[in-house]
Amino acid sequence: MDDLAHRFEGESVGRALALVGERWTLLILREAFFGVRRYGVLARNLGIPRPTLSARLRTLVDAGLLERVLYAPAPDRYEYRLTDAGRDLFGAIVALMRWGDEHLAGPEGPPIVLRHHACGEIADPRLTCRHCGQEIDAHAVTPEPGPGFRA
Amino acid sequence: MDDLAHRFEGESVGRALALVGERWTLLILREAFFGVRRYGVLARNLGIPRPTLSARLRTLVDAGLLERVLYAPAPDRYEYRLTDAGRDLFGAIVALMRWGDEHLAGPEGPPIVLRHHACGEIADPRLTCRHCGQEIDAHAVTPEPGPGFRA
DNA sequence: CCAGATCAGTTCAGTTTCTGCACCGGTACA
DNA sequence: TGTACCGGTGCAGAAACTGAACTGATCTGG
Repeated sequence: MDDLAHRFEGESVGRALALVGERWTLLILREAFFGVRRYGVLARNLGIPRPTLSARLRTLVDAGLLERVLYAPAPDRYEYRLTDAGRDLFGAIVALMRWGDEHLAGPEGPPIVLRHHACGEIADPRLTCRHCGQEIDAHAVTPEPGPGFRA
Repeated sequence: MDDLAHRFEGESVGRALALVGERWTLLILREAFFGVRRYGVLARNLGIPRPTLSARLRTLVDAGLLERVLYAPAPDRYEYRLTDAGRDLFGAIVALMRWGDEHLAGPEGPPIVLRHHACGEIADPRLTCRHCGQEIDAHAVTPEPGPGFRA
């Protein structure tokens, strides 16, 4: 079992977690999901040191999650927009948000909720299986080697 | 909109992301989900520096995601087990795994897959809404202030 | 009875990374 | 002419990370 887990190393998940496990990265992406695109607004909202923000934005652009877009010329002004790859991370961030709301929130409840267009309700997200529609949690599933498994 | 996002600061999500955004944290939890409990095995599987591992385990225990359990006396030997709160993070990690498989994996496909007990298939996870069952993604949802919103 | 192996950690010194703060260059506005 | 805006950089000190060796207590094989 631990040998199985061990093969993950350096693989897709490892790389995903290496990207995402960089303190400010997910916070920046969260802002992006809420529509923030500008350097200055990111710096102000997050309270992140500006050189750190510059560094993170660069790695996110290099990784293809954000793109740096000229939005005004002379002097050239750039903003940062989510790419499709970046937008696909939304689910993971929402899952994290939900966990935080459940386990770390104050008594008042979550500071922000998500209105779901499909039903008009406040979204109550859970992970389900596309095949059977049943929930996926730690007990409902067993890991096994996939096609990209290396011996 | 950016003001809305801004209130998140220091809130549940912020804290969740601060915890999780610590390079090795999610990797350690991933191992834990696959059944790894021992210090030595974690160190070997992840290739994490041992002092770093010690530090991370301590913060995870302090945060209530793992518990340090005596499994053999004289000399006292401890292992690390997921708490319920830790187990609840499984969904978020799976979502991240899936994103990594989709955007960062090699051509062979994911190195590890999850067999879903409910249907016997390889789990194909997606985020859905408990109210309507429809998918939740960046386009399907709009953030708004929740009960814990602070002015 | 002794040499190794196990195992959860710690110590230490060196390197990398982060942080805070000031600052730049170019423009628009008053 | 002075100030505010805006994306971004430079620098020095603080904090975190890293690798390699080491600890202390026990068990195992010869």
